Amino acid sequence: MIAKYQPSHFEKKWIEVWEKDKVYQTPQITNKNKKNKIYVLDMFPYPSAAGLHVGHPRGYTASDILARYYRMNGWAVLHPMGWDAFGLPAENAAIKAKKNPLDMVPKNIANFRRQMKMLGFSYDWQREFSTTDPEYYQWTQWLFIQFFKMGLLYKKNAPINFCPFCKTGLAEEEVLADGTHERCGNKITKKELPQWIFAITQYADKLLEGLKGLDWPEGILAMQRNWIGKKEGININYKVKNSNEIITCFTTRPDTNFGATFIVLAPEHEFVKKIIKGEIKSKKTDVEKIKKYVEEAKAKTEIEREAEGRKKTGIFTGFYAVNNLNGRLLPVYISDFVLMNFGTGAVVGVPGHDKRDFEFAKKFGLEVIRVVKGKNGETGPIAKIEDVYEEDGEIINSEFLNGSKTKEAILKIIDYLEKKGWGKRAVIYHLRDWIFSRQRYWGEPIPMIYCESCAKKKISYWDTDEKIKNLKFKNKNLEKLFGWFPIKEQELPLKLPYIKSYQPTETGESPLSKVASFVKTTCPNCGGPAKRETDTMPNWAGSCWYFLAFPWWNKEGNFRHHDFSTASPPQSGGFPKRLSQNQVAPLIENWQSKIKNSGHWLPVDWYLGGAEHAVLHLLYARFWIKALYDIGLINIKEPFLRLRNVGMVLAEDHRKMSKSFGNVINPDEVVAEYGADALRMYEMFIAPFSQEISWSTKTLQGVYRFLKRVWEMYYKNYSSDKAERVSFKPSLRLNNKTLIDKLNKTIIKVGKDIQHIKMNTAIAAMMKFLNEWESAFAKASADKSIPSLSKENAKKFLQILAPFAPFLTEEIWREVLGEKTSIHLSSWPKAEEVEDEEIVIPVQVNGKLRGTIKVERRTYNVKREIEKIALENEKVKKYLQGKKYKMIYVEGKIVNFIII
RNA sequence: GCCAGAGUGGCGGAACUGGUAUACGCGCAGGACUUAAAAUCCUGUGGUUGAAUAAACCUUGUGGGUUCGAGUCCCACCUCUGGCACCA
Repeated sequence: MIAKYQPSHFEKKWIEVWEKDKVYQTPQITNKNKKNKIYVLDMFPYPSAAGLHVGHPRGYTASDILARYYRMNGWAVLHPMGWDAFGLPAENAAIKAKKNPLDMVPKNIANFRRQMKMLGFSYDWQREFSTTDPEYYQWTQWLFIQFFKMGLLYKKNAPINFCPFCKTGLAEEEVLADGTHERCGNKITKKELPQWIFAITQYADKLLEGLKGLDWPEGILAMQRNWIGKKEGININYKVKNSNEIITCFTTRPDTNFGATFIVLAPEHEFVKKIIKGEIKSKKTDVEKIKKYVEEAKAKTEIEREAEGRKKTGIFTGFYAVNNLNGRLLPVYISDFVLMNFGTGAVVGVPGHDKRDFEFAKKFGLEVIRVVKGKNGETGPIAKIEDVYEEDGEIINSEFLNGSKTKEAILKIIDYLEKKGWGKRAVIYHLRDWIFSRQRYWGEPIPMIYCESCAKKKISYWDTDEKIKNLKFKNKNLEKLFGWFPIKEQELPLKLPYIKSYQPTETGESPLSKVASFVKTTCPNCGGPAKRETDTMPNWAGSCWYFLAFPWWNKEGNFRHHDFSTASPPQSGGFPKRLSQNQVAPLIENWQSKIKNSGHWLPVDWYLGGAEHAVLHLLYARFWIKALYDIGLINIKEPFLRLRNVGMVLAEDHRKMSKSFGNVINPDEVVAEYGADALRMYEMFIAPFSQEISWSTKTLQGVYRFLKRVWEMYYKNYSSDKAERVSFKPSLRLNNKTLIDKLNKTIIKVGKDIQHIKMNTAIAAMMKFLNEWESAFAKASADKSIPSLSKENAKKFLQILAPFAPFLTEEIWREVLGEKTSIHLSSWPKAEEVEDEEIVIPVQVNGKLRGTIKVERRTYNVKREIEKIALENEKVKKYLQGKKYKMIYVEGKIVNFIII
């Protein structure tokens, strides 16, 4: 009988053969054939101790099918894999396991790599790296230095989450929604620490503009747009009575400004600070009460502020500001609903046309004025919150604006205010600058040195570097950077020292600050004693540019810009001794030659991964690329041309897979039972790629049955072993024409579907074809008629299945069909779209289907002929008998008789 | 509240620029093989009425509209999922 389909008998064998024969090696390409390149990239994983989740292979299989499809179609394909291994989860897992992440991470990576090979992914493993490899992160650090030099980084105090009970700094992810620490359950607080901050807001406009040319899911584009949140409006200045102060408020609705009745400041506002310091005062000011209110507001976490149900609290400053438009005096309040880091930290209250302002006005007994007609033309007073009208409308009670519609009135008043010098057009963004420091061990050390003596002399880096003449961006925070210098590039990589105690510290500072041998250094400028920065980079850093490295990366060497073996072994601090300047080529030249030699792979053509990275990772990576473009280190403006999101894989019970629920599916076990091909195809078949799915073992079994039937079909038809083959008379070994037509259609359909990542329908089409092939075969065996397919045609079906099921198809290709080279190096079969000679056209009467007719190709376009054939249909005849009708015919599509 | 996505058989889902709704898979029912079970194969399978493989009607979250014709386009609404949220 036929040999049984047992994937475990041959899958391992092919993994080894493919590796030995370098089947998936990236081809060399030159500038000449770069048009035929395709760069297929997965969002690289975070290698956790648990190993691959069954969700991972869903995205990786789709990208693998794409890569294999393009390879078979003659494209030069780059399809690499690496590891995003710095960051919090590894550090926390290591703390829990009482191990150093430096020891743990390589083990996790080894397991991930083994599982990926097991699943037959066609990565070029020659290009593998981890963001934690010093050979890689020396570049991450070098790029940081370039960004510093161009003025994109500054240092500023910013609050971090801190758990007073555990005495440790926390990341956002470790704080639960109720403001407690996920591990100990205590309330967290904020702690101010100096942090490196990326001026990403300088790129807000470019990041917004760049979205226009991208082939990304509409939803992700919208989320990025909203995240950047560009708003155009005006900053209006209000003079404060009995003082020399001016308060500036940003607004997008200056058309309602005649209805302004108060002003509210954020507790952190400069004006408030002056009051507390006693620099300004009025008779009505109660400094003690204000102090108390501000302190309470600051003590509250954002989460607590929300928990209070948004009840408006606030306090009067004792001051009034003047609205230049009508001379009205606006009492100035302080309230915590106004945020210092949005707009100007001051809001002008228009309670008639803003619900939040209305609530505040009611609470403090402030006047409410209507300046826009309501939806139904209401002009009366606004007494209830339901009356507050926030939409556009016709302006009233506003002197020269009366009668104008909102849009027109906005332009009018902005021009007016600017002309009078009372305001200035302004654009603000929701996007904030990016806090880049982490007070954690497991990240790239930030390659900066602080020299107190240079700082005292007010020397900044830019005073010391002759080459930096034309700074593209004026660094507004220069005074904060006196005494800060990047390390000399011969010192790169600045290695993360191997230390025993790497847990977060009681002070909230980085654990590296406790390592004296790391901290102590000399100033690159004056040579005196200096201190290293001890913060590390966030886990985003490594993923911001990894796709630039794959094109040039080669595990076997030729990567390092200098030979570390010539340097002294790591000192206790774990970083190499300085090399003298003439030992090493400058990194900039090294970088430029790498980009020159491999840059034609860029940008990434296909980028596949989860939608959870909709904003952060994708925005940060785009930002780095735009900045690198601006300083000439790269010649692309966007990193990822096409983005597609893979849906989550839930457990069979529709919950997330979790050890505590006991519903985790382990890919190793699935492969052991059903084989890698079945797992791959199952994950592609179950639903559209971007959709969330729940695991279904039944569906997996259905796919397994399909693969088994493929296996048997080839043995029955083409096995060299006569006992396994069903024999036909030689005279009958002809092709079945209708079956070949169907095969050709299937080839075309599968090719198209792959390019649109519609793997589920591609598989359905192949299943359908197998059904047809089987019944043709069964019929032929029974009545000795024309058997199914010639070997040549049968090969084609195997080839289109190959990207989906690489193991099974290779086994049949070589062992049954006797081919000498891998099916994965063969060319995608050619198929021409054949038009059927006969076509079935549905016939409707009054829009209801009453029958179908068969029409020959040559009569498609003869309406009269169609009508004749349609009327021969018994059922159609019945409905039309003795009736007057009008006929609609859409060529080759449908006939519709309308009874008049 | 705002932004985005989605509602189709018993279930996962299919349907090109509006043109035979329910492809493919699962499940279920009946049958074959078997001492029996599993596996495998064959047949059937949206709903209602019906003896029917006769016929008719209904059916893509709900209610309207456009059209010869709507799962697909337009308007209003409901539900679910994800993200953001006192954003001036």
